Order: sequence, then C-alpha cells, then structure tokens
Amino acid sequence: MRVTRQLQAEHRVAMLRQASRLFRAHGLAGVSVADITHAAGLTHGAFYGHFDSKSAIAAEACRESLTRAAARWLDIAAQSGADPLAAVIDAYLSESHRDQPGGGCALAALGAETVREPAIVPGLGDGTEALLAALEQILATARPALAAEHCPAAALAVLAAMNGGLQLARALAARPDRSLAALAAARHAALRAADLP
Amino acid sequence: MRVTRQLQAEHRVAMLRQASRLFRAHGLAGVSVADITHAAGLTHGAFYGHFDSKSAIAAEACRESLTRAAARWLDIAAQSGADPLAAVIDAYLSESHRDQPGGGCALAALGAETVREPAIVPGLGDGTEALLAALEQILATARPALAAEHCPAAALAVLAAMNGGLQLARALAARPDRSLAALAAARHAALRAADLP
DNA sequence: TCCTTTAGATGATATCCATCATGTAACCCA
DNA sequence: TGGGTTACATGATGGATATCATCTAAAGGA
Repeated sequence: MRVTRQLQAEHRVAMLRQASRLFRAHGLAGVSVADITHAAGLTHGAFYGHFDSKSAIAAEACRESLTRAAARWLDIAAQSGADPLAAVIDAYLSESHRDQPGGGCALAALGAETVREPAIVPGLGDGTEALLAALEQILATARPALAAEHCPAAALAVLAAMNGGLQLARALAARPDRSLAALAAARHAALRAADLP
Repeated sequence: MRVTRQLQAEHRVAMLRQASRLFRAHGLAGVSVADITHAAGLTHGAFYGHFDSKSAIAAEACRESLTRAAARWLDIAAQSGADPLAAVIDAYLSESHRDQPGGGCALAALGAETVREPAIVPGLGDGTEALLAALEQILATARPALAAEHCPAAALAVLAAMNGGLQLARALAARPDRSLAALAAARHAALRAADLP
C-alpha cells in the first residue's frame, strides 16, 4: 500500500484542494474528514499522516484558497481592458460566482464560520490580507489619481462591498430579481468605494 | 411537571431568544438542542413540543432577530440627530457590534451558514428584506434628494457595505488596527453608497 | 537484492447529538 | 373539585464523526 514520494505529495495536494472545495460548498461542519479523503480518492486513514486535524486542513485551505484568489484577481486585472478594477468586481459579483460557492471566495463562504475557530483564524486573516494586497495593487494602477496612502482604506472599502454584496445576493437567492439587484447595487458600491474621498 | 399556559408561552419565547443568541455566537453546528433548552432553563425534552426541528427554530430565530434589528434601526434613526443614516451605520460598524456577534446581526453571523440549509432560507430572506425595508425608509427621509425609485438599490448597496464591512472587521480581528480600519472604510463606503447615482 | 521504513487501508473507540418514547404531575375545564 | 389532557423530564436510540491503533505491502536506501 505504500506510495511514491511524488504520489504522496499529490495526495496531499488533492486532499487540500478537495477540502477547500467541499468546505466552501458545504461549510466546515458539513464536511467530514472521510468526505475529504474520499473526494481525493483515499480513505480516512490517510488523513492524519498529512494533517494534524480537521481544523488544520481548514486553516490551510482558507489561506491557500484566498492566496490563489488574490493571484487570480491580478490576472483578471492584467488581462482586462478599460478598467481592471471593474473587471475584478464584475467577476466577483457575478451570477456564476453567487451560484458556485464551492469554487468561489472562501471569505464569503466561510468567513462567519471560521472566525469562531481559533485554529483557523490565522489562515483566514492571512488570506484576507492577500486579497487586500491584490486590491491595493490593482487600485494603484487602475486609479492613479488615488493617493497611495489612501489605497489600503480603499481596498478595505472595496472588499467590504464585494463580500457583503455577494453574501446579500446569496441570502436573497430565492428572489431572483432581488438577488440580481443586490449584485448590481454592490457593483456600484464597490466601484464608488474606490473613488477619491 | 405541567405548567401554566402563560409559562408555556414564556418558555417558547425563552428558547427562541436563547437559540437566537447562541446561534449567532457559536453558529448553527456549534449549538445543540440541549444547549438551547438548558439556556432557557429547561431540558431537551421540552423542545419538540414547541418546535418541529432544530432547523425550524433556527429559521424562526433568523426571521425574528432580523425583524427586531430592523425595528431597532428605525428607533436609532428616529432618535438620532443630524444624520439618521449615519447613526445606523455607525452603530452597525462599531467595535462593540464586531465583538458581540451573539447580540448582533444574524445576517453577518449566520448568513453564510444558513443559505446552505433549505429550511432556513425563507426565514433569512424575509429577515433580510425587513432590514432592507427599514433602510429604504431611513433613506427616504434622511436623503430626500434621492429619487424614490433609487431607494431599493441604495438600500441594497448600503446593506452590502455594512454587512461586508462587519465580517471583514471580524476576519481581521487578530490585527486590531486593520480591523478598525476595515470598520472605518466600510462606514465611508456605506455612506457613499447612499449618495446619488 | 534485502531490509527498514512508512503511506495508506481497515477497523475500533468514544463522543456527541437529533429525535423519539415514556412517565408524571399538575393545569384547566367541566 | 376531579379527571383528562399535556408540558416537561428522563431515558433510549441510531447515526455520524474525529481521532487512534494496527496491519500490510511496497518504496527506497544500502
């Protein structure tokens, strides 16, 4: 039953990836260790050789997922045309993001749950800072008129509007028109939050 | 062991109130039926005579808590001085609200979790609409220059910034200065979201 | 090639919990 | 005021799950 070092590393990555997806889709309590290992093609016995606990993999999944999201934002911004900031905001506050939490932002999907788990807080905090750093960078190039010292506050304001808007749209998902209105309103709020004070 | 009709009604209210507080403080999965009944001074046997299931009390707790929050917002706005909208936003994006989720907004504390529970979604949606209706009413009087047809969108934008800002501040709670900056930035974003388009 | 090490499978354990079943005492109506 | 109703307590149950223990077979160094 033993396995190549290469394969072992792949197993770890697979567990982390599946954990990230499953947690975002079903919440921390909605996913068991066995769910994660099975989704990665293993059994629950493989888990504790790779991770200390369920909380530990959740913390790592949050950090990694948000860090990757930050990189994706920079990509979107780099490949966009007229307004890189608007491109990122539009992608975030989209129907497809609203309807696919498993592939989406971990802050919106897990933030409320993870702040209660001390073992996960650092991972969430680091990941959130990664998102904010990406936003600051985008703001610095996309909004040259914005003074550099205002960029951190603007990034916080933009992320608040994005995150809150996505969750609002999900809370109103049973009322499709209201949910769409929430996405649109949050897009405006996020864009306006990046304006000069 | 039987009890006055009056007392029975009080028991129901007590369970609902404790459930609301406990769920917001510890999440849906972090609170058991026995936790709720014990917090209300009863045992778990009393529960199913009053509520159909844990999900049912959670749905009712969400609806009731948010409806009450909407009323409190109207109170704050009515009793405030210069800017009623700013008063509501300041109270929401305060350190004390950030640090006391058990007494705070159910949308921010439970939104991400409850959207995954079909039985709770209606309660959350209704409660969210109550918040939005209160905001629209406040906007209508506090921002007379805002056209009536823009009030719903403005309310959505304001609530998105408020909710997202609170969660962002909680996610960054381990970095006190950043957390405060998130509250301040979200206050600006929420206020600005209420400006004319 | 052989032996040690070890990744992962299988199985076990202990806990927790939602919900149901039953008992009892006391409210409330007649 | 007495008996039927019933709110709540106690106890039971079945399922789920985090984590630990053990086993085995193959990897990888000598």
